[in-house]
Amino acid sequence: MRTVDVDMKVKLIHGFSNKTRMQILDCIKEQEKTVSQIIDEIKGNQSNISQHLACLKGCGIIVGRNEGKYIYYSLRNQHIRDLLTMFDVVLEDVESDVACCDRHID
Amino acid sequence: MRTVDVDMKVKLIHGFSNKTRMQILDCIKEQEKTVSQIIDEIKGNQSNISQHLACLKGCGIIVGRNEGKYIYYSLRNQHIRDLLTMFDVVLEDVESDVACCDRHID
DNA sequence: TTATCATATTAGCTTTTACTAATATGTGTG
DNA sequence: CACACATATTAGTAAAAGCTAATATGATAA
Repeated sequence: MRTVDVDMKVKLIHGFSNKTRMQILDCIKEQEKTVSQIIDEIKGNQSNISQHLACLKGCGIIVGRNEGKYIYYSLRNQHIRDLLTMFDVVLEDVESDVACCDRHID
Repeated sequence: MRTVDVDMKVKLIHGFSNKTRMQILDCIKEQEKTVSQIIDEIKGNQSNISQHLACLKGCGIIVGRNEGKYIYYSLRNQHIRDLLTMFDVVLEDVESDVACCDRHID
C-alpha cells in the first residue's frame, strides 16, 4: 500500500472530531441540505455552523452546490458515508471504554 | 441501525486526530510493541508518548499486555485496523483538498 | 535491599480550537 | 434601486489539547 502523509491524514480525521461537525455530517448523511436546514435541525449558531461547513468543505469531506440563493451541502462521496458508518461499528466495540475516558491527555 | 451517542463517537474519533497518536497507531498496526520501542521508532518524548498511550487505551483503541517489566501495546481488534486502513482510502479521495485546508476553523 | 530500567503521573506553560456577536457579501424580488 | 433573506467572514474571547521537564511508581536483577 502506498505511504500516506501522516499530517494530512490527521488533518482529515480532525474534520470528524468535533461534535458540531459530526452533527452536520449525520444531518446530511442521507440527503443534501441547505445551511438554513442544517442550522434548524441541529439548533446551532449560524456563524458557528458556517465556519464548520467551511472546514468540512476545505477538507474535502463535503461539497456544496449552489441553487438560487441556497447552497446545498452533501457528503463528498460514498467512501465518506462508509467511513461514517464504520465509526458507528467501531464505537460499539469500544463504547464502554470511551464512556469512562474523560479527557484525552492528562 | 441503532442510534449512537454523538459525544461518544466524537470522543472516539478524537483518539485518531493527533499526529503523535496516529504515529503510535501506525507503529503498532501490524505488531505489538513495548513503550520503549514506540518511543524509539517515532522518536518521541517519553512522557508525551506515555500520555498518548493512556489516551488511546482509555478510549479502547489499543490494549496493553504486561510481560515482565515491559508493557506491550497493540490495536484492540481488527475493526480498529480496518478503520485505520479506511482512513488511507478516504485520504486518497480528498488529498488535494486537505492539502490546502490550512486550519479547521476560521 | 538497593540500583536500574520501564513506564506513568503531575504541573506549568503554549498553542490550537471552538464559540459568540457583529458585520459583510451576495442573490433574488417588489 | 432598496429590501429581505441566505450565507460567509472577522475579531475577540474562552476552553481544550498538547508539549516538556520533573518526579513518582513498579518491576527486575545484582
